[in-house]
Amino acid sequence: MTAALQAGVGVTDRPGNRSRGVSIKDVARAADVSVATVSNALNHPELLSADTHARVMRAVEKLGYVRSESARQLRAGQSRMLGLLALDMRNPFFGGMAHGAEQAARADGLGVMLCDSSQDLAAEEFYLGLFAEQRVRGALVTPTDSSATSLSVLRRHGIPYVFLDRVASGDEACSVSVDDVTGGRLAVGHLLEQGHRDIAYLSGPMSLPQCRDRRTGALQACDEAGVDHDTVTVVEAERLDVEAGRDAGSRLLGRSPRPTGVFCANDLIALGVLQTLVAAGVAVPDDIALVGYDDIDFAAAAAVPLTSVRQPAAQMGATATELLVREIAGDEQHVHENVEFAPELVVRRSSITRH
Amino acid sequence: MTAALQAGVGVTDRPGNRSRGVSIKDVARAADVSVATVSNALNHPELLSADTHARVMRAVEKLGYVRSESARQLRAGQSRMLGLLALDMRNPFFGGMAHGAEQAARADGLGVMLCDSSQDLAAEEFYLGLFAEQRVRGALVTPTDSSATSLSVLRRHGIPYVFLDRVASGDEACSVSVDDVTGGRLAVGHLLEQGHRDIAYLSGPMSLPQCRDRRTGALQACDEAGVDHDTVTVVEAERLDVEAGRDAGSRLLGRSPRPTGVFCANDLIALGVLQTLVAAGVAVPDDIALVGYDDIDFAAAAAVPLTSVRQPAAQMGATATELLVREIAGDEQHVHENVEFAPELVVRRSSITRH
DNA sequence: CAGCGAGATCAAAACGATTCAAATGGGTTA
DNA sequence: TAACCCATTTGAATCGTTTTGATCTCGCTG
Repeated sequence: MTAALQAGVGVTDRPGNRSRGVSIKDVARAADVSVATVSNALNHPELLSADTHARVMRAVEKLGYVRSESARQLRAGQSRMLGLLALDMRNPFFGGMAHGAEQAARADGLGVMLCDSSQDLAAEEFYLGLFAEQRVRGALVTPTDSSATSLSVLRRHGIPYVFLDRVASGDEACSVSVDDVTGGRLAVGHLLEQGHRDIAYLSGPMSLPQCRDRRTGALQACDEAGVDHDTVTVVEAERLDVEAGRDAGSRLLGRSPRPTGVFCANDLIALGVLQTLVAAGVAVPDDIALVGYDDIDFAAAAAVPLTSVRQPAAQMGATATELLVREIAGDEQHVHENVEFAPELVVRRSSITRH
Repeated sequence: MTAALQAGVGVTDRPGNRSRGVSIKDVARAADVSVATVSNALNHPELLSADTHARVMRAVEKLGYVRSESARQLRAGQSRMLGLLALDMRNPFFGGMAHGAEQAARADGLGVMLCDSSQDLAAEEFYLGLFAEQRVRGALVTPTDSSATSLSVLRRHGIPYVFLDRVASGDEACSVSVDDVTGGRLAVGHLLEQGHRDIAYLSGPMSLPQCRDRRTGALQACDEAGVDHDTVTVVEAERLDVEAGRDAGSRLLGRSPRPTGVFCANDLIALGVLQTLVAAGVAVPDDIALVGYDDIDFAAAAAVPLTSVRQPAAQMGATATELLVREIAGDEQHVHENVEFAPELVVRRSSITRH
């Protein structure tokens, strides 16, 4: 097990060189009381006489004292931070989740440490190690790999965690997710309703359960409509971003017969595909109908407004945080809970066929 | 209260799990050495015999020991974290900056604490306070208010900071910015070149220097083209997001005479405006030409591909981090530096008038 | 006046790591 | 044999806070 943070930056070879800030001792001296009294003034004001309290606060103010979280943490054995590990912060969907989580955490006086694994296992392990070193109070995690062995670091340290945008297997943890199977079914069901029979699913990495579930839903929809599974083209993009979408789009154009109804694993992929199609002179929705996933703000503003499956990103982040906080503060018999939101199809022009 | 919190954690805990994690003492006991030796094994392996080192590492592995960053920090007097405070993480531009900063920091063995002030002063102060409590090694800040008095918390604690996407006034700090005046000039200059004479600037909050500078540049361009200042319509959106853009767009439509060339303070606003215009049946670029700012990924994928002023987001984040690291590790006579990137106009269909 | 409880304050002991000076032990040299 | 050296290892101090019991000072009751 390597330390998450290696020595890198000019480590102080000469301790005592750098000025340590104002400490509780300085405040105590200035207010002419003991350090215990200063601590009480800040944490249990009701124990002090109004006079002493005021005197201490004046000294705090005057010296600009800010308590050291590390010392407080060391004593308390835990921090006031949550860790949030997302797949890709540049995806507005995760940005929205992070935002919701941050708001909810702040309401409980907790900070959030935001990290971006970039769907990279090494980065994921780095950050989970960081969470452990920091002894974060809890973690919100969207794991990269389905096995999620990297979470053992958290378990060993008794750090509770909640899965974000991922269903917990068994009763390992709480989780907040969206029913991706239904989401996929809605998307492809809609394409089928529009009369399309040559369906493609443009997936992200199949190692992600989200991508697998959306495929499952897509195939289910085909079953229900009596369309043969095997006619469904599946293209797997390497990552879930716009660039990978552009790539996947050109691969799609090479296929024959060319699908007429395309369901993309998320909006970034869909927007990338859209760019490729537009550049290639393929008309959307007339030649190819397109459905995305997440309904990020930009879907509605796309070249052709994008039909998408909406997930309540901010609400998911907030709910996950609430579950986590409840687990942290909760009594012994905490039972893991899986909150599942329903996806919602938002139809826009990219999928509406005119006849 | 704290005791209750500690008790709540361990549903999945095996018996024998203590509420506090494995400490260096446990490792020392398991490896039959002193704590000092364990510490050395981890931080100065060259001091130990190969045999002892191996024995200690085996114990570390077996117990799943992860050192407590708070204890280490307390002793060291500073942490291995940088703080990054951005205006809005849901804006892909800031996402890109954060990503660049994170990469650069990780290369130096530093972690980054990402925070989102949501352009809210209270949130900004909360997070800066958090940075101080955490004794972060340094901070990357895009302040909400122009006065930036909230930064005094950092100054008092000798925490170095670098301005991100904001020029430092005087020699207060290093900064990484883009020449927004030039950016504004490029944008509006381009609109004027296309023959537009009724120009509008769709700004975000004027409290943001970015918004003010872009306006300055816009007016400069008018001067140079001999167009009167006063004919420029200025609409101020409350926030810099898509929704605010939609609002601003409908306000714009009410104006008469209606401007034909519109420069938006950022791409989110522009995309919002674009949605409103399209919905209202106003043709872009024929009725109204549109220019955005930031050149986020989605600009190219917009309903009408969006002309935009590109800023190198990731590079800005990385550069800022490098400046900060240099200041942290640097010698006494550190001189603050302002790295200014040049904006670049990327012309797409939204601004090209056909005649 | 002795006794007592309440209110206010404090001294000292943690917490978990790092570091420095000192101790240990084995080998070499004078 | 004594003196010294080098490589290892360690005890103890330290960082800034919170918390726990102890102390001290009142004012009140019996």
